[in-house]
Amino acid sequence: MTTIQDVARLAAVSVSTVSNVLNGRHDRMRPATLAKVEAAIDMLQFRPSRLARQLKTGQSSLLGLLVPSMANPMYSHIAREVETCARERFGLRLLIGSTYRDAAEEAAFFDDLLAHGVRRVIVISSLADEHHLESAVERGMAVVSYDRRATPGRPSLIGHVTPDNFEAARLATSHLVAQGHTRIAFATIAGSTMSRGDKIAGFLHAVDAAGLRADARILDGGPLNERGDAVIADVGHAVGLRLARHASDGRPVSGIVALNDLMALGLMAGLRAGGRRVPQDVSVVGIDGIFQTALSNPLLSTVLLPVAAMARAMVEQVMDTDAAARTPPRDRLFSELRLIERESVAPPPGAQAAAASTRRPGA
Amino acid sequence: MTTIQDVARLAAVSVSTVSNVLNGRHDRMRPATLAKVEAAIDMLQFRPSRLARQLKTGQSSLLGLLVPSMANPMYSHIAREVETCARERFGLRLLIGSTYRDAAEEAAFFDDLLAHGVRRVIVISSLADEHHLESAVERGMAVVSYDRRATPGRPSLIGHVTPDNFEAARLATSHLVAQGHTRIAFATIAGSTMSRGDKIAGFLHAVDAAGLRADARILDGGPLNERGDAVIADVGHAVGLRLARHASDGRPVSGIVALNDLMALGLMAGLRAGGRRVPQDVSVVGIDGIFQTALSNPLLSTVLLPVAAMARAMVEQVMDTDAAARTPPRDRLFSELRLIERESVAPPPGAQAAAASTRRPGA
DNA sequence: TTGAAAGCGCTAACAT
DNA sequence: ATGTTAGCGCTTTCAA
Repeated sequence: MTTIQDVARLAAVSVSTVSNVLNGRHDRMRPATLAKVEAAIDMLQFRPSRLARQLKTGQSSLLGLLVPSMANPMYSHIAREVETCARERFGLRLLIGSTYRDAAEEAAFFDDLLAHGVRRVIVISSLADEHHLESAVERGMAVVSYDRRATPGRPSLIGHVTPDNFEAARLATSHLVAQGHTRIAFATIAGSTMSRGDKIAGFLHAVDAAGLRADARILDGGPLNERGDAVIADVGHAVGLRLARHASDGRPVSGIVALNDLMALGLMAGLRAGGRRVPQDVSVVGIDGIFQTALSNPLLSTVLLPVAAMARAMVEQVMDTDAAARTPPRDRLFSELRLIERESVAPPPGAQAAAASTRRPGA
Repeated sequence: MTTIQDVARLAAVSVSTVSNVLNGRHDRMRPATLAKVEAAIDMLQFRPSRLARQLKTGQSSLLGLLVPSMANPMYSHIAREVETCARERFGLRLLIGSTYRDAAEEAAFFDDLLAHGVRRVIVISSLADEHHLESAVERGMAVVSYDRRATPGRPSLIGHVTPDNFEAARLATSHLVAQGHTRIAFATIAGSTMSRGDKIAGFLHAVDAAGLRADARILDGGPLNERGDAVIADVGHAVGLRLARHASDGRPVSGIVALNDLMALGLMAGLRAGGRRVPQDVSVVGIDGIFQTALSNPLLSTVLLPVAAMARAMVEQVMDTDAAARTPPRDRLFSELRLIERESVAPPPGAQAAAASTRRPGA
C-alpha cells in the first residue's frame, strides 16, 4: 500500500504538505508545490487510509444501519434509499447489520459499531424496548430510529422518523368503508410495538367513525418465530387460510386491512389457497407500497409511504446530531400518504351500490 | 472512550499484558493477573478499537459486499446469507454497496473498500467486464464473484461461485417440454453476461433435444435503464404485455422460461394485463426460488438455487484466499437445483395428453 | 510556504 | 510473568 510518506518522498515535500493537499488547504502552498504533490498522488494512485485518518480525527466515514432483516422488501427498500442519500450527500458508506428482532444481536451490532468507531446509526427495529438505543446514545452515538415515536412526555435522546401509521391505517380502512364494507378486520402479528399500536388505533378510529365498531375485528396471526423475512408473509398466509376456512361462520369479514404489504400478499395467497377470491369474496388493502404490490394478482391496493423522503430525513437527522452537545434530535412524522387503488378492493359480496371512488387498475 | 491504557492503569499492569488478555494469550500470565485485567475490562466496559488494531495488524474485520441493487429480492436474499455466514463463522461485519450496474460506481466502491482497509470482497455484478475485478486483486484484494464463470483458458485471480445456469435453464425448459409445449420462449433482458449466455445455451439445448428449435424464440425485453431493482420486473411486464398483444399472431408461444423469478413475476403480471391467463393460455417458469414465488397467483413454478450453500462457499473462499500468496481461488459450480412445480405451468392450450410429471401445487 | 514531531489506540518484538 | 517501546498512516499544532 502506498502511504502519505511515499507521496511526500516522490514529491520531495513533507508529509504535512501532502496532508494539506489532501484536505484542501491549497492556500497554504505555492501552486507549483500543489502541482508536484498532485502529480505524485496520481502517479502512485494514492488513496489515503480512512482508517488512519479516523484514528487521528475520530471522524468515521461509515454509517451504521440496523435492520430486522435485509430480506424483507420494505427494509431493503429503505436501506437502498438510505444508502443513496448517505453516499450522495455525505460520502458515507453503510455498515449494515440484520438483527432478526433479537435484542442480543442488536446489542452486539452496537458494540461492533462502537469498536469500529462508527458513531452514527439508523435503526429500524421492531423491538418495543428503547433502552438499548438510549444506552447507545449514552456511549456517544447519534441514533435515529424508524417507525417509532418518542414516548410522549418522556424526553428522548434518539431521533424518531416515522410514517403516520395512524393515518395510513385510517386511510386504508376508510377506503374499505367507502366501498361499502361493514365487516372489516385488521390483520396483524403478535406483539405490540408503537407502530402496530398506531395502526390499530387508526383502524379503530375509521371503523368507529363509520359506526362499524361492533363488527370490526383484529386478527392476530401469532408470533414471528424465527429469522423474520418471508415469515411475515407466512403469517399472513395462515391468517388468510384460517379466515377462508371459517368463511361459513355467521358473519364473515369482507374487507381486511393488513399490517403491511408483505402480510397482505401472504393474506391474499392464503385466502386463495382456502378457496376465497380477492376481491370478489374479500377485499384486501396493504400499507407500505413495496413494488411487489404492482406484480400481484390481483394487484394490491395499498397506502404508499414516502420512503425516499423518510430515508433522507433519517440520514440528515443522524448527521445533524451533535453527539457531544446532546442536542435532542427533532422527531419527524411523515403524513404524505397516498392511497393507491388497484384491484384488491371491491364492494363486498352482495352490495348494491359501490361508492364512487375512481378505480385505476394498474398504476 | 476508554482505551487499553485506562484498563492497564486500573488493573495496575502494562498495556501489553492487557493486549495479551485481549488476544487470548492467557498462558503468558498468572491467573491472578488475568483476573485483575478481566475485572478492569468489564468494570470499564472496555471494547478494544478495531480501528487501531487494524491499523497495526492490517487485518480488517469487515467484509465488502457489492450488489447491483439491494432492492432486488434475489440479491438481498444472497446478502442475508452472506451476512449470516460471515458473522457466524468469522465474526465479520458487512460493508455493503449498491452499484446499480454502473462501472464507475463499482470502481468507487473498490476504492472505498481499499481506503477502509477492507481486503476481501464478494461481488455480485452483472457487468460483463471482469477487468475492474482483476485490478482489485492486483491491489491486494481477495475477490470472489457470484454468477460468473472464469473465462476458459484464461487463468483468473478472482474466485467464481455460480449456480449451474445452463442446467437451471435446461431444467426449466424441459419441464415445459414434458408438459407438451412445443412453442417455447426464453425471456431475457438486453446485454449479454456469462450467466445469461449460459441460461440461453441451456434453453437451446433442451429445445434442441426435443426437436423444438425451429419454434423456439428468445424474447429480449430491452435494457434495464436505471437503478435496476423493480425494473427487471417491469421489463418482464413489458414483454408479457407485448406477447399478449401479439397472441393472435400465427403461432403464439405457449410456454416461457424467464431469466429469473423477478422477470417471471413481471411477465405474469404483463400477460394478465394483456388479457392472457397463466397457465391456461401461457405457462411460465422462473429461476431462483425467491420467496415471492410462493405468494404469486398463480404460484410460480421455478428452479430453486442453493443460495445458502453458494453464500457459504463465497464467504469461505474469500476468507480462504491468501492475497499475498496469489493463490488462484478455486471455482465452484453449484448444480444442486430443484424444480419446484407449482401452478404457473400446465399443458399448452388444446393439448390432448400432458406428460406425467407430478404436480404439487403449493410447495 | 514548508517541515518536524507528537500522538490517535492498538500489537508485538524485545527487554527485564 | 510482565513491562518498554516502536510503529501502523494519518492530522495538526508549532517552529522555522
